[in-house]
Amino acid sequence: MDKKEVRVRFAPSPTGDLHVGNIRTALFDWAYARHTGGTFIFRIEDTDRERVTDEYIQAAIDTLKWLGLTWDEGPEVGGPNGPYLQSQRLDLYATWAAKFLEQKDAYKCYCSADELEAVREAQRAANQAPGYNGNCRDLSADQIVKFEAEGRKPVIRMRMPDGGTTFTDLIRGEVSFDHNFVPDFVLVRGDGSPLYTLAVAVDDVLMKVTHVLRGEDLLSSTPRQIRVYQAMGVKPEDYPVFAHLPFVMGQDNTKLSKRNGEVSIAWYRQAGYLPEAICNYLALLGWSPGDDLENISMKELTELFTVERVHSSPARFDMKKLEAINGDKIRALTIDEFMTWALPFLTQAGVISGTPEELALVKQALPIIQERITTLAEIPPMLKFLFVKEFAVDADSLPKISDSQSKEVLKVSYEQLQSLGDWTHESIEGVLRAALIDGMALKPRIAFGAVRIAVTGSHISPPLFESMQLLGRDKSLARIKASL
RNA sequence: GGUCCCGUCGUCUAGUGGCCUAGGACUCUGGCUUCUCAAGCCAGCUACGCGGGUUCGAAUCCCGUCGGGACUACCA
Repeated sequence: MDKKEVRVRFAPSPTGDLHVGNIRTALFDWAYARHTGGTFIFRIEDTDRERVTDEYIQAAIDTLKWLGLTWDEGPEVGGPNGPYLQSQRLDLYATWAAKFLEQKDAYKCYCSADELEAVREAQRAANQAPGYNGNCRDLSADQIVKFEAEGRKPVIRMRMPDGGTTFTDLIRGEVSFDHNFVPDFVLVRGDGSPLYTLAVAVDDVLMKVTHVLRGEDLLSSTPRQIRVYQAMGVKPEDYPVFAHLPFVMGQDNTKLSKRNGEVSIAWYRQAGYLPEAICNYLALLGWSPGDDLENISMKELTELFTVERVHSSPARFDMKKLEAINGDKIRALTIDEFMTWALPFLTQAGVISGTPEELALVKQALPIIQERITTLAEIPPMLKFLFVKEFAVDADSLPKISDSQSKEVLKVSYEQLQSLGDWTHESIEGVLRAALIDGMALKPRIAFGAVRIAVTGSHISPPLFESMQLLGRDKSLARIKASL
C-alpha cells in the first residue's frame, strides 16, 4: 500500500470477558499486522474505570495469549510508545486537552447533566436530531465567573466546525458526515478524566498507528476522531486508514448475547474448543480466502488475509459450524498434541489424577476416540469407564441387558473370553464373533451391544474390542460376570 | 425521528457484465459403510429482498423502494 511500516492496534475496553465480536476484531487486527509484516499493538482502553476492572484486563490478556494472538507492543511486553493502559496516560490527555482549549478548538461547557437531558428531551419532542445545542460555545467572561461561583464543574467540549468530514474506509469506500449531525462532543469529564473520544485519537497518533481496524459501531464516531487529529496538528496524509469491520450477530439477527449463543471466549475455552478452531471459524465471519478453502491454519490466515477481502455486511454466529471445524481440528492433532489438550480436561473432571500408569493408558485410548468427539469436554465421559474405581452400568442402559437373551449372550461371552489366550482386540473380536454371531446366530448390534453395556456401562462407547483390550482381561471379565 | 452502514441457499460464503441451468462449507433429509456412537462416501432440498432502468446480455452498473443494523452519553 505504501512504504510506511504498518502499525495496527487492538484496543478493547474490558468491561467484561472478551467476547466473540471483540476477538474477531482482534484476530483481523493481528492477521493484518502479521500479513504485512507490521506491528501489532495491544492497548487497554480503561478510561472508564467504573466499568473496567483489573480482573477483566488480566482476563483479556490471558485470552489473547491463549488464542495465540501475540502482540509486539502492549501490556507485559512493553514497547517504545507505552504505557499501553490508558489509565496510565492521563497526563498526556490532560496536556492535549489544555492545548485544545488554548487553541480555541475546545471550550469549557458548564451545562449540567440534567440541563443537557432537558435539551435532548425537547429536541426529541420537536422531532429534531438530539445533540448538544452549543449553549456554552461562546460564553462571556461574566457568565463563566457566574458558573464557577455556582460551583459547576465544567467538561471540556470539542468544537465541531461547519462543514463535514469525508474519509475513505477500506471496507466501505468513501463515507461522509455532515457536521450538522455531529454535535460538539465531550473530551474531558467534569472530574478531569478523559473520554474515549480524546484518548483514542491521542493514542493512535502518539502510538503512530497507521491502520484502524475496528467494529462497525465506531464508524459514526470517526468524524470526531478525525477532528481531534486536526486539533493535534496532524496532517491529513498522516491520519490512520480506517476499516470498519461488520458485526458478528446472534442467530436471531440481533446482537450476539447470552440469549442466543455464548459470547465469552472463556466459555468456549472451558467447553473444549481449540484456539485454532475458534480463530479459523471467526476468520470466516466477514472474510474468506476467496476460493473454496475453509479449513486454514493460523499461519495460512496471516498469509492470505487482506482487508480488501473483508465483507461489509454482518454475519451470524453459527455454533454448529464452529463445532464442525473444532472436530476437524481435533482429528488433525497428533497424539501428543491431543494428549496435551486432553489431560487438563481429564484431571479437572476427576477421571484421572495423573499417575504414569493413567497417562500411559490415556495415550493408548486417545486414538480410538479422536474421530468421535467435537469438543475436548467430551473426552472425560468417553474414557471414564477405563478409570472408574467403582464401576456401575448407566441407569438408562441397565434394562437393555436385563432380558434373558442378553443374559445368555453375556454368559457365553464370559465363558469364551475366560479361556482366551492373548488379550488383544483381534482375538477378542474373533472369539466373540464365533460364539455370538456364528454360534448363536445373533445380529452383531444385538450381541455386541449387550457386551458393550456390560463392559463400558453405556450403549454408546468407543469401539468395543479396543475398549476391552485397554480395560484389560481382569476388569473386562469381572464386569461381564457382575452383570450376569 | 435523524445520520450512517448493510441486503446471494436456514447459516457462513464464492461471484467485480457473458465461464451462473449461481459454486463450496455448515445444518437438514435420504442412502452406503458399520460392533454402538462417530468418522468417511454418495445423493437431495433450499438463494441473487422487490420494482424500474442501462446493455445484445446483469447476482454483478444506475435509480427507487422495502427490510435489517449501528449511532444519536460527562460508555466505548
